[in-house]
Amino acid sequence: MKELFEFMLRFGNLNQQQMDFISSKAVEMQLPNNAYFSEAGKIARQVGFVVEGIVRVCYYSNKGEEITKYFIEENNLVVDLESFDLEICSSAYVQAVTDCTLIVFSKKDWQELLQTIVGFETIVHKIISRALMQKVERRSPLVTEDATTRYLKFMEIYPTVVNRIPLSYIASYLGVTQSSLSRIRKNIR
Amino acid sequence: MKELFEFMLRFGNLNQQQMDFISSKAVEMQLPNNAYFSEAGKIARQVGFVVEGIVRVCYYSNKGEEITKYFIEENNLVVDLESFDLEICSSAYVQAVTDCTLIVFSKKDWQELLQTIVGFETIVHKIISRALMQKVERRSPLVTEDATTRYLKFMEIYPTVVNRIPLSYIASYLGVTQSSLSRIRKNIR
DNA sequence: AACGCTTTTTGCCAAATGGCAAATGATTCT
DNA sequence: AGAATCATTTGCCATTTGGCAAAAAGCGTT
Repeated sequence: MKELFEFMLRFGNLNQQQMDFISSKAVEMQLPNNAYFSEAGKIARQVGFVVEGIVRVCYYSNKGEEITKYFIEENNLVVDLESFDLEICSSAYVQAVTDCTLIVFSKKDWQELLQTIVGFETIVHKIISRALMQKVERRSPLVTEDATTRYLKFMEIYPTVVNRIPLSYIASYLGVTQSSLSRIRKNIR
Repeated sequence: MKELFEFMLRFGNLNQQQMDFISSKAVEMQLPNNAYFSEAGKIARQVGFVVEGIVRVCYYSNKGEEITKYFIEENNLVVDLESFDLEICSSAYVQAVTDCTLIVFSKKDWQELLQTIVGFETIVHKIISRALMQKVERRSPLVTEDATTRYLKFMEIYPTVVNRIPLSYIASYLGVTQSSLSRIRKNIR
């Protein structure tokens, strides 16, 4: 829990009573490697916080290729926003790519927190906006570059991720085949 | 102004008095083709709403290539969020790519609106989250695909933009050279 | 150590895209 | 209309990347 509050307090203030209330709704959860946190075709009903491990959001193209939209590292919220907010079916999978420890809140509890704790909505919005901006900032530089540059930038953008997950996931994030990425890695060192 | 309120009311409620207050702070502004709304190296101090025209956000790579991060069409807010919120220098240019009509608010007025109008903060956050999600959704499918598919997807994603702006801007968004995009266009029809 | 399974690397060739420069087309200004 | 400027198209060739299949390496289990 400590990590969660350290994280939240960077975006606004919470007193002890408020934190206790949040704690009372929080559930710690182990998500083993490859397990899904939420799935395409279902409606997201949980908000999570990654305490330990890495999660990715991915989907499948019409050619059956697996495409990784982005990774979520330690100390970030994980929630399929569109599905969660609008209660529509998701088109993406949220999957653990290492063994993970999460703190999760049910939708009902989360909404209660939002309504009860003054300023919590603002904190959450700041967190979400920042995360979304970060996703845009991480994606945009990749489209224009060739595969090698994309990989180099990936290493800068996700330094804590590169060496903890299989090459195939990185390839599916960068839009490069595994083979090409393997060759690129070889050429770099 | 009508368009602005139609837009805002899709995200929450505002009574007449509140709308009048918003109107009192709004300034209509013409932004001719190619003019900048905000610039790299400066701090964004305005929030805009695109009434008519198309705006893009772009920056320059270390090789001097111009890279378009995204386009903003009619009936959307335009604001360099990171710079505006955190008061740090922006790294991007926000530029008109057609003649534009905007409604703008100064930072001071905007903050006054946020503090005074109950529920306005929530509306604004919803608008911004939606816009950011849209940017992510529009970008992700592009990385993985070949250039032709990217262009086809671009036409789906930005149907109202394709035929109103120069090919070079689209190329710089898709990460393709002008020449290649020109050939792609030829092959499609 | 040996086996099965998954991930990564490699080779070969084809296809896609970039770089550069010139040609063509469009637009604006005089 | 003609000149100047800018945007788009095209040709030619080099480079990058993909597709496919096989080999090698890594890992956990017995």
